[in-house]
Amino acid sequence: MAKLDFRDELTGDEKKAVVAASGKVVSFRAGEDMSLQHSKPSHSLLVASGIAARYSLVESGERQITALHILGDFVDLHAFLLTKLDHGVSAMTDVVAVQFPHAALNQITQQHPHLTRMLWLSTILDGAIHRQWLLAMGRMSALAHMAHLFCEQYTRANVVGLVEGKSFSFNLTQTHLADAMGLSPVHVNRTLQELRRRSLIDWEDGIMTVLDWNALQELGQFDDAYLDAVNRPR
Amino acid sequence: MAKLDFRDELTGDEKKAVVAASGKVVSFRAGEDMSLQHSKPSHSLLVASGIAARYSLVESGERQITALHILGDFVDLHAFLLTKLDHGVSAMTDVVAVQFPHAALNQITQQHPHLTRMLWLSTILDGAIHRQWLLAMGRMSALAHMAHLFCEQYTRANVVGLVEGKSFSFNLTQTHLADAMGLSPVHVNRTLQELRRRSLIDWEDGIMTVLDWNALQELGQFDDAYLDAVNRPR
DNA sequence: CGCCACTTTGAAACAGTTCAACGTCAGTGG
DNA sequence: CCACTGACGTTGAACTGTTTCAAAGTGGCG
Repeated sequence: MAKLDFRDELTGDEKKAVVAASGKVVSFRAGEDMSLQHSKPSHSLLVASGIAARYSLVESGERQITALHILGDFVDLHAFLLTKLDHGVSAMTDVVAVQFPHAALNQITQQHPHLTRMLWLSTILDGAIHRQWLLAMGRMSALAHMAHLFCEQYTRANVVGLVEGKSFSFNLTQTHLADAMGLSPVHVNRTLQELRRRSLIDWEDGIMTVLDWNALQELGQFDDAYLDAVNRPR
Repeated sequence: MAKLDFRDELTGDEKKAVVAASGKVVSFRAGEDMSLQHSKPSHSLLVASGIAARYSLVESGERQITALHILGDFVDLHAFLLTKLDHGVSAMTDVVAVQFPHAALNQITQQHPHLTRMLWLSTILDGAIHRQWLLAMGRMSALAHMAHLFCEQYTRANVVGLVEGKSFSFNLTQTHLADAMGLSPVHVNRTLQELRRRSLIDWEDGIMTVLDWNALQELGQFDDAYLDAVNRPR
């Protein structure tokens, strides 16, 4: 709720509508599928804890992760208007999520224009993140790409209060990271070593620590403007 | 209007609201910027003819195109809810576009829930296309990526009736294509030659002709489901 | 203890880049 | 009417970032 409230305050009525629209709380084990590609889920999932990923597969069996989601993110809000989900959703870590039945979301769009815009905004921000990933994959070296990704994850974790000191929980495997960046696990390993060698980050036991934010930001050409973390009327 | 109407029919009232929301018609020369990154436009642009691209720049000056837009596409509808545009918009060819003032779009969200959902859907489809591009960039060879891109462009052109026979207007330079695919112009040239050598496509004078759709689709692992070209209540 | 998932390492191979040159064609101006 | 220019496409050769393959190291857990 704090997250939804973040970019423009919701009225009491709107908050009640959100709570009323929420359904069951569901848990997933690390590695478990949360939604299947080409399915038509009857609800969308809001992450309450853990890390979830959207992914697609290629014929050879390789996987591309197209988004990572943490506390407060709707993983597949867009499924509400789509005929079929265009990607799978998988739990990277153990995940707890809240279901929002599509009928209830539809109800919100009928009755709460401002709240609807805020939900719409959340899918628009997903799009902005996709574009940043495209830029990083297409025109950045593996090293810069990784720096950018870590800056993004740090910033997003920070928005929802998941950063403590300079650290946040980032409990993925290097193979997951490879799938997110479109690289091989081997090269991810070597790139990671380079970031560690330069003392930009530390990543142990699922805890990512940013040792030198300025250097990391510069290396990854990271500008947080696209995350639009600004509170204003919308 | 036909495009907006395509995935779920609009009522007469809704169509009137769209027409009422439209503003000036504006023209751009090939190469001209239509919107600047980091600006806050007061209106969004709907393409009426030509090809527009969203792009971002990297420090070295290289460009990544993150989306291509043709007739019926909103290029930057999302700008309506964002504080700043996270990308630039450039005219690839001569472009004619219609402005939709953000105040008018806001008005639509207040009064027309169903129409709002249809506009929301159009930004969601942009997201689905972004994800497909991520998959292609991350996990496909240049050849498969290019095949995929051409399948997508063909299908989207077809939806808005821009395909004649097996051909559609695709008046970009190879350098534009390189910017869209995250490759060097030289490699785009060679990849293109390979597609021509295999007689999958022909591309001359800005006209793209798909000579062997099945082979192209298979090579690019293209499945049009993500474009969600289905008419149903939403 | 042994297994399994994950990380790390080395060496060879490769897809795609870079650089530099040349070709082609349309537009422009003398 | 021709020479000049500039944008775009094509080619060749050397180079490099990343992949692939294979093996070994590490650590948690039943």
